[in-house]
Amino acid sequence: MSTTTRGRADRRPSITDVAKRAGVSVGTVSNVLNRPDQVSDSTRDRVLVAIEELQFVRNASARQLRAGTIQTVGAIVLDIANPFFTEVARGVEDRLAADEYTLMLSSSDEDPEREARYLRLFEEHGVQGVMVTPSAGSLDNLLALRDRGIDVVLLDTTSPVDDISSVAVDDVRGGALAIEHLVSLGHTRIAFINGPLTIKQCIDRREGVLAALAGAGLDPAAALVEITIGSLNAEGGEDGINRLLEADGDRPTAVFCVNDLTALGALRALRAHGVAIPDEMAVVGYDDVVFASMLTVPLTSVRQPTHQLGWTAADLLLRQRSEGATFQHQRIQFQPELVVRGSSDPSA
Amino acid sequence: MSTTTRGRADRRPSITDVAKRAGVSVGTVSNVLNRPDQVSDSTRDRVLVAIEELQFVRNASARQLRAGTIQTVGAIVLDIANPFFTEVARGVEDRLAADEYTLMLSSSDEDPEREARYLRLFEEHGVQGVMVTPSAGSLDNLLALRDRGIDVVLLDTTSPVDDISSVAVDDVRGGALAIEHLVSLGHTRIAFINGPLTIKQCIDRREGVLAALAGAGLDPAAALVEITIGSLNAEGGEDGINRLLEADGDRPTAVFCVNDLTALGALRALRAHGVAIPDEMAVVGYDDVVFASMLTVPLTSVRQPTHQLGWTAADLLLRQRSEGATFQHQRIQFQPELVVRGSSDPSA
DNA sequence: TACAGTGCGTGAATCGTTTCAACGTCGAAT
DNA sequence: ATTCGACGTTGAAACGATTCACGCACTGTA
Repeated sequence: MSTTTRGRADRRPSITDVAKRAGVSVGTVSNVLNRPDQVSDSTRDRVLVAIEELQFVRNASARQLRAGTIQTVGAIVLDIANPFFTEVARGVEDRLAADEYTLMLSSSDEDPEREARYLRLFEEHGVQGVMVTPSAGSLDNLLALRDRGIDVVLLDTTSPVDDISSVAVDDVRGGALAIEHLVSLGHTRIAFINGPLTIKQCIDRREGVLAALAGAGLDPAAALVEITIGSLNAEGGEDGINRLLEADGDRPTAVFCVNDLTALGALRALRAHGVAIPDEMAVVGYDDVVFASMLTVPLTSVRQPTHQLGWTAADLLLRQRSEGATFQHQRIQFQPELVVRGSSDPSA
Repeated sequence: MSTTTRGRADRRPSITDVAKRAGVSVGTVSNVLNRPDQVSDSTRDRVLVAIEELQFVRNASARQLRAGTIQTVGAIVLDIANPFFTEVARGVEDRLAADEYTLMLSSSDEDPEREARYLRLFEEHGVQGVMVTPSAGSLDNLLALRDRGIDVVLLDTTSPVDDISSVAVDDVRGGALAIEHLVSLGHTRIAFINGPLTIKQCIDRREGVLAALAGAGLDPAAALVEITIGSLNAEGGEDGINRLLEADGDRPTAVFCVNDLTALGALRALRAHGVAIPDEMAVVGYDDVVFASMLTVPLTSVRQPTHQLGWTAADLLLRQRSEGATFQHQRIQFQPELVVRGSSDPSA
């Protein structure tokens, strides 16, 4: 008994099954699939009928094994739930689509181990390149990857080495913008809710913070309260504020949060504690995500060109691939922009 | 000349290269990789050294080709930039991790063609199952997939057929909750900014809307202004409000948006037009995403158990796989919950 | 001394696709 | 009548890992 529909238990049909059914060789089936114009009409039709009848679907593993490579690149971002990164990813996809590449997207959740695991997974699958927002200080993994022939572009962080390209936004400047703004409003004691200093963005924004304080003639020891949180999201922000308000000593009059999700949590915690914004506590975030302007107290934030960031990183990666040895590694850096709103400036 | 580091141009080392270098057979290398205890210490060490020296990385395609299957399932959601779906995905991942499955996540962007493309991609890669939030009315693709031995679970939509499981939230009830609330506040002319009726959630919430109106003795023809937008995001919401305000006739006093992203855009547009919320226009959203409570005007919304939704869908898929033919398909449905805030009720 | 048992290691077959040299056929050109 | 190229098709090799029946060497026992 044989019917055109298969039961679940059957193994999925291969090109050989199709060839048998159509009465041709496997090479011909492959030609129908890949070079249809080199096959006569009648043969092609017979093969297509067989494909339809058997519900044949190509086996990607076999194709890749033979081809040795796939038109795919991987990307690892810090937090896929952060709108900043989804916007960046959209930019990446848009550039990749133009060259018919596909994207494997993962989130390291700021965990270097997860990052390493995904890198290995990508490599085992034979991606041509990766875009990474590193979650750890060390680039060893990435350098090794590059040495094994997989192109690497750093995403949203400036490359510390000459032979790996990067696309970033000037985080030092961004951090400084936030603090300069707060200082100009008269704040002289400012909290900085920051992530772990293994993350480059956190290091850089902090450097900008310190530079801006120094530029204003303020002593960080007195003017700055640093709070380090575990993850750069709303929970982290709430945690940061709770610790800030519990602490002894002079309470700061302003807080700069390392990103908008963190600021969102901070705002929530501040409200829960009945702290008036911006009168008792000014708040500045970072990223200017889609909802920043729509909050109870519209959030002052540092805006970054997200889509362009992702697009450019993908562009660099693809060009690096196509240009080969002649490619010049580069560090592209965009400039951030401060958007002042009510969470810091009542008159805004 | 031979060194331990390879130039970029070299082909990546295979298990055969490792075997040669270690002076053993390929079978032994495979044993070291997969059954290390069946190999003598000295041989194992030699192989491990060779692996290290050559920087050998397994070829996933070859493994899969031989194994025939991978511990992977795919998921396709409507919009990966929507916090609702990232929370659902997190739930999926958490359940999959327990069984050491990995997730391939994609966004159809509500485009049936994209959805079909990803389904095919998943199938070619040999995933064991897929979770899908369908973007089109037809389930033909999914039924065919199921017939080819790939398990299917519908995500965030109730299955219309008996032989495909689904995990959903009662969208009819959710839509009704929103309207009952608005009616109880005295609104008798209500706008409904909804997505295309190819999307099940849109159909169901609309059905709830109509049921609630009927239940309140209101004639939809007079009480309801329906506006259909192209995509369920902030841009769609802005567009919806712009069209609503431009329209002739009685302006509604309330608007129900099909989700919170849409509501966010609606709020933005309303503010731009200087419409007071909730006095001139009450607003209700859907999903209760993380920032809903933190908006300028805190958003009344219909809350859903996101994490649980994803977790349960993955659980159903894995159980379906392990239980085989004895598995009973089921339609799991959670109940939504209305969260009243200032965007609809000034006293909230 | 022979034999069974055990522990390690071997090497060929296998998965499904792509590629390519080679082949047969036919019509056109010489 | 022969040669030639074009066209369509074939069939085997190759990709890299896994598996498994088998072989070899050694130990302990009869």
